[in-house]
Amino acid sequence: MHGNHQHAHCIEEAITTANRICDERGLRFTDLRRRVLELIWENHGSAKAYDLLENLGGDYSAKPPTVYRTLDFLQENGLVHKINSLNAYVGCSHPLKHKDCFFLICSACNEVEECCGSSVAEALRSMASEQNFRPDHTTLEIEGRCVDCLKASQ
Amino acid sequence: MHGNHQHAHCIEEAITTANRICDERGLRFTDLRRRVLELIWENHGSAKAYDLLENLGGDYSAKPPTVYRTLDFLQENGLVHKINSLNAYVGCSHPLKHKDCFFLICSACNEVEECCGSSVAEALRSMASEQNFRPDHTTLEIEGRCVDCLKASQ
DNA sequence: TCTATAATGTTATATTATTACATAACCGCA
DNA sequence: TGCGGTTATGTAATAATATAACATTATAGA
Repeated sequence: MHGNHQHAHCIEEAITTANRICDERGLRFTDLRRRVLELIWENHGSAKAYDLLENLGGDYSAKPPTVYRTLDFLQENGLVHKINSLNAYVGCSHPLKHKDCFFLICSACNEVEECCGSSVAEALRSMASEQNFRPDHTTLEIEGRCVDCLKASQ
Repeated sequence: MHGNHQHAHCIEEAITTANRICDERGLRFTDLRRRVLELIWENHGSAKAYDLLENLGGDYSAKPPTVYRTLDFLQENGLVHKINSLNAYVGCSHPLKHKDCFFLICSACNEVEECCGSSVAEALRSMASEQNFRPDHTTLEIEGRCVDCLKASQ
């Protein structure tokens, strides 16, 4: 994720996908929602609610409920995730296909990578079933160093 | 965990263990620290910082820093864990042996069970190594229904 | 155009947590 | 025993995160 990539493309893709999903569901992808999603996607890190608030500026007389409602909408529709351990929000890198996802959070560059499926989900499922626990929602956030930052620090 | 168990024993054991750990480390298990740990262990749910604050009462003129500092101490020494998805704190059910633990949180009875080791930890390790990610700390919190609440709702 | 609904604005406040500095308790040692 | 450094706690102020309740505006469909 580090280094040069045409990040404008990431943003554009996220917006296009969001647009499509809202269309399919008969939901309105309003200016405000688009703007907040763009801000969240400004980089591959996580965004804090009050920073989004500040950066809305302009036409948007942004008060907290404005941004929290928008975040709720985006979360409900799988377009962003909340990172509980950071009280921050990241764009979902593959809406609609994000069951059992988890997050690798680099404490050096602050980038957050969303991961899905894999053997981790399977291990969680079988653990829960052994315990006779019926999971509704899983928070799995792993903080550490990403490969690029590990390389860079050598 | 539900139903009848001599919970006083849980509290007592937690306090005794904490005492021993502090002794071994040359740390002071002060009245305040003991009192906060007791309050956290008052049940098998999680405790909110400001509730602890209220319940300290008495001799302790409790202001927020008092309780947050105490929680920090208890966390640093593995005696309590923070549940990020709840902004709440639980007693550690096996201090010193709590690497790679995770939490099953019942949304019906609010009890939190701490689980350790197992294949989940292994799956996480191998996933991280595949991604060349070096984990420092993992937040794994699973919210759902525990076996007793599932039974009870049938 | 009218109307119902959804979205956003606005004010106030709740909840969670930290900073910074003052005081007190404790521990080792002269 | 008392001195002095360190650790722990007290206190005031405020920062950071989030929600409740109600007013207004925009939108889509009849």
